[in-house]
Amino acid sequence: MKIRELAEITGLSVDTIRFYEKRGLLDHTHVQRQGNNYRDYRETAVTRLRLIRQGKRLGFTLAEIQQEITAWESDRLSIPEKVSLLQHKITLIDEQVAALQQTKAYLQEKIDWVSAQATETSA
Amino acid sequence: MKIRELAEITGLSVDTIRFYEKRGLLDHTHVQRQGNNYRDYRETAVTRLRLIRQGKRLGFTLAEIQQEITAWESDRLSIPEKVSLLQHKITLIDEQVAALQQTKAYLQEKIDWVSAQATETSA
DNA sequence: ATAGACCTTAGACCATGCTCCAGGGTCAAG
DNA sequence: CTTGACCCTGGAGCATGGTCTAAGGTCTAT
Repeated sequence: MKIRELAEITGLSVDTIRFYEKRGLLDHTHVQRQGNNYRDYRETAVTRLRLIRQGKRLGFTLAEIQQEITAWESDRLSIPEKVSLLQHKITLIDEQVAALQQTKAYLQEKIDWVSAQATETSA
Repeated sequence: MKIRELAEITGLSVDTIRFYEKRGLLDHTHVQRQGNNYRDYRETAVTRLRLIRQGKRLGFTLAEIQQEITAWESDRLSIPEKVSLLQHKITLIDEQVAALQQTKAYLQEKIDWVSAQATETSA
């Protein structure tokens, strides 16, 4: 598929996709060149871009994401190492969820407090 | 308290605190000036900085955080409006938690998959 | 064969959020 | 009365992550 289609599928801009490629986040396994020099994306590009988005959601920078992917694909990792790496990511998620829940509790308290004010005022 | 102490309490850098003040995220209700022109922070500054950090965690920009705070303190909001505003933030949190859980599920699946490979290899 | 939509590149430009620096003042200890 | 640790200001500089532009090539339909 061409770049515009990929952009539409992923919700990223055409510029962003090219930018990611410049940064080495997409390579020949995701893009080939057609005879006219147009980029031709495989399905793997969609997967990769989704992965990048998930990484960003976890708060990683593009550099960090790239590093993680490189490590992952390097074949220098044993299966237990890979599992441990993934488990660490899960831990990160759990921490973030916990932090969000804390903020949620804080907001809930604030709602209660504001609502209580309403009752006072009307009394 | 002086700026260094506030920095230590909040975990922010001295520069960052001054930067937030420049941006209008701290005002006279949080900082006063001593005779020597040193900033003198009240406890409210700690609260405010924590609020800013929570806002950032939810993905708001400093500009957005400032806008929210301004609106909140403007007295232009009725109590039901305030409650609704807070509830909206809770919704945002729930969405983010859901997204994180999805990523977690994805990682869990990947762990299972990688582990299965281990069994195959040894078989 | 011309319009309009798409593609290419290199590189400039931008917003955000700090971070650092120069040049200078304050303060407490010895 | 100097030293060292802290404080001030204004503004420059920086990393990140895009976003946009110029100048040009390609493709499709009419």
